[in-house]
Amino acid sequence: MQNPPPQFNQNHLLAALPPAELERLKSHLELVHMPLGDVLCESGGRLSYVYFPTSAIISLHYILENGSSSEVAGVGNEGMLGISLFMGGENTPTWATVQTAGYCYRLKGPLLLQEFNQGGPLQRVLLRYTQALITQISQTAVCNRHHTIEQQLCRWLLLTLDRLNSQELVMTQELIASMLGVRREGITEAAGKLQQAEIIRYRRGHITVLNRAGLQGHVCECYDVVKKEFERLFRDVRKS
Amino acid sequence: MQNPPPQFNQNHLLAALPPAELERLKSHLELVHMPLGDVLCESGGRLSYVYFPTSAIISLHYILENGSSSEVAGVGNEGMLGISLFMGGENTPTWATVQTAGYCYRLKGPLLLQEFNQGGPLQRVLLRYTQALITQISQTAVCNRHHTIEQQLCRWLLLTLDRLNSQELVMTQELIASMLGVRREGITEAAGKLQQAEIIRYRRGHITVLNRAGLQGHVCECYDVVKKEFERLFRDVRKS
DNA sequence: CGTAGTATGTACGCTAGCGCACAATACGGC
DNA sequence: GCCGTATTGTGCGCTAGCGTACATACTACG
Repeated sequence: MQNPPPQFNQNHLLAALPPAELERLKSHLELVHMPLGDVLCESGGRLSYVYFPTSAIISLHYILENGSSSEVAGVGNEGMLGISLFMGGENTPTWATVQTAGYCYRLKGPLLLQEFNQGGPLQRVLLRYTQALITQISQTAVCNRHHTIEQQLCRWLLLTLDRLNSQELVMTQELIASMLGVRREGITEAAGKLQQAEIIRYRRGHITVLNRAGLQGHVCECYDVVKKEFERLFRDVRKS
Repeated sequence: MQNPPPQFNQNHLLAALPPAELERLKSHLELVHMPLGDVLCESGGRLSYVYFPTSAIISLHYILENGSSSEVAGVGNEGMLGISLFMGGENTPTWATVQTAGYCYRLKGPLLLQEFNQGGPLQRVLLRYTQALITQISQTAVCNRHHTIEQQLCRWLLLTLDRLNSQELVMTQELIASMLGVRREGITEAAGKLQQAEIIRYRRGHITVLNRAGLQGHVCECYDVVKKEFERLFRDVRKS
């Protein structure tokens, strides 16, 4: 049922470390499976570990007083959960829940902090990632303001697709709606259009992308901005 | 016309540094006046300096392909402009323009980077600020999705007010609209309501806040979240 | 193989905010 | 003191998305 066991380098941040650095960390990196819906961190809660996803996807989101919610960013194999541990605040008002079940490597918080404070390549990688995350959150803010549900759905699907090896996401419309902070019916409608255009097919919690280029034709610019910024920052990190 | 000359400690980040550290930087900190509308950084552009506002306010915003725009965060005397210089990306897709004329201290980019890489108190302060900025951007994203123009206007006014000494903002409705990413008429309407409630008064580009508590009665929770997070992060930084 | 429960489809009235057009006002410069 | 321009006020019709309600259909599990 599960895919083959994950490798360290399936996480882009770990993969970006110099071999010697990674080698040093390996004995502390613990592989864990994260079930769908698991809450890793509530608003203001403290993380004991930082997580480097390989196949799992974690959603960073807010829950408002009136109960409505919105994702501000996702974290997959391109990133990590737990930046507040080295940024100094120890926690954030954000929730973190598992949006797609899968594996992560985790590292004890104090250990990460110690490594970060050495100021070596790990610090450089983590700070770059943090900047990329800021771009992602910013773009979410703008997208929320200016783009249609259909465009946002395409953005979200593409970003999620990029974090998976497969073309199929296990994901109900209800869940997508709560990520985007819109009504479930809004997703039904937008997804219906995409299905009619034979871009996706779905059945009860399984969405299959038939035509990735089609999604890119319906998406807003926000997807590209985020994508290119991640590429730029990690192209550079290898150089430096 | 201008207020008395700014002190270093009018910027909260500079004020949070240990005296010895600040003393060392002082000779490199250059006081500059920033006129309204000045563009400090375009999307992808590189900053030569980082800026620590004392009385100026800088807006971080995006401009979309279709010309519409949105602020993702503001930077006043509580913060700094130019985090990408030490985060490692050197630039961002964000624009930075002067939203309220006033003074900043600026520091040459390479010099800041050198200081940052010492790993001392300056690094700690800047990383904390970056985390607070992430919270601000995230909250903007959520607020854009879920709250009314009136609520957002109140949030924006309160945040701006906190960065000024005065109760009067020099600011057209057109400009506020482009910050929030809404129509100018939307601001006219929301501001009209606040004026009727005698919470604000305005005349051609000058908004005077008559009743701050009134604003707090109309604002959404987002203001408090951002405010408290800044307080928390800087309470801690003094301790550590 | 049947059924309970979850997931999706659809419909309808409602509201916030948009886009546009144009009127009315106030300020700054001469 | 007057005029031109920038700013604000107002009034449409329009659309996207909301809230609600309920119908349908899948699939997992007994």
